[in-house]
Amino acid sequence: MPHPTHDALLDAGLRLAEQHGLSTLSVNAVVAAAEVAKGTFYVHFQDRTAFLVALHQRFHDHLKTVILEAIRDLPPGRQRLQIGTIAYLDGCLHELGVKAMLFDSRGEPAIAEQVRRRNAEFSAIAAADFEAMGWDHPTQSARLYIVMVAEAAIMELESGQPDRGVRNGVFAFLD
Amino acid sequence: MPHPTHDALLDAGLRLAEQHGLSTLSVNAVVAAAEVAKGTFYVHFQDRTAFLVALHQRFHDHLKTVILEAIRDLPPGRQRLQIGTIAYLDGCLHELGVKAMLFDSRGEPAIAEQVRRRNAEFSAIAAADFEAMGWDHPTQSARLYIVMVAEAAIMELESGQPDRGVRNGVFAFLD
DNA sequence: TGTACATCAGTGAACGCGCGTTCACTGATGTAC
DNA sequence: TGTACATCAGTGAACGCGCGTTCACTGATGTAC
Repeated sequence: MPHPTHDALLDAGLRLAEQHGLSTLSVNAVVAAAEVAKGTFYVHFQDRTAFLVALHQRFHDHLKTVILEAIRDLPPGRQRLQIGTIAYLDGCLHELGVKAMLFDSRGEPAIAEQVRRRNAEFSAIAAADFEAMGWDHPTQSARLYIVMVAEAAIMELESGQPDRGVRNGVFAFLD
Repeated sequence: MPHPTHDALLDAGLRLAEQHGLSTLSVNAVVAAAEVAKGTFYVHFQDRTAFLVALHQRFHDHLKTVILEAIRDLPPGRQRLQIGTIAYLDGCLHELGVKAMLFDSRGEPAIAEQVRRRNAEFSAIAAADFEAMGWDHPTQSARLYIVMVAEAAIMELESGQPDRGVRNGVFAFLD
């Protein structure tokens, strides 16, 4: 069950991550931004690590939903991969804290494992597409492709809108 | 001019980064590992940030040398790109702290800018190759390719030796 | 050769600081009778 | 309707801790005379 203060803390965390990255995301900063007392943080989260994990979870769950929605009913293959990629990139343009979640997160031991699992999930989906496309090393290619698309998301962030050069740059690797 | 204690501190830093990542790379840990007094650290480095930058610089300079050596006299194109890639992956297998430098480093504000520049350097080289190969978006493709190869380096670290599946997985994107 | 001084890497105790975390307490809301 | 009690999100001062950094000092080495 969602709780307003719980969500307010996550919202504040995401806003701060968007602006300053994960490394400055202290409990102090979060409670200040959410305008609650420090103790309130621990009413809703066991510790800082649990908060970071929840933040990442929320981010990932949303993207995953968007992608699965987009590729629903499509058979594995190049088209599904491209549509999933577009959904992912569009989704990133509409989310806060993308850079923090995709990059800074790797250096945070607290959520490094979560990130590994997230990438594995997306890789597993993409692997089916590479397999259907007849590639020789679908597992490896999928994992490499996923990080490429994550980088593409970062590149698009710089202008804040879909970037034809970036997207065609990604798809060129599939030909 | 190299100084033994200066190098000992960097060596210790690299060893620690290899084992535990950048986030636990405190001045305390470094001086303990190098078996010098805490004050000695500040004889050789202005502050922790300067140390991290020096660590990254050393890592990058070595890899860059190896790559430039390997592709010397080759004209831009697919072959040069592949040979440079192999040199990079082989180089990573022989360096310490690869994972720390390629991944954790993004979350460390201190060296994030340095990482940006390193990737830009490698991207510029690779862009000439994509250009020569006649790709439509050489700049974007190069940047995407660079992060893909960095991920491939991490994948190879898991087994500690060249991985045919990984390397062919990378090259498959060039066909 | 011996003495005085300069240099400078190295030392480690001490410092202030911000962090994550705790906990006794408050106060609003709901429930029992 | 009024009173007593339970619940629980919220509070914020206080805590210990490890961090990065400082600085007066040491001691070995080199130089001058």
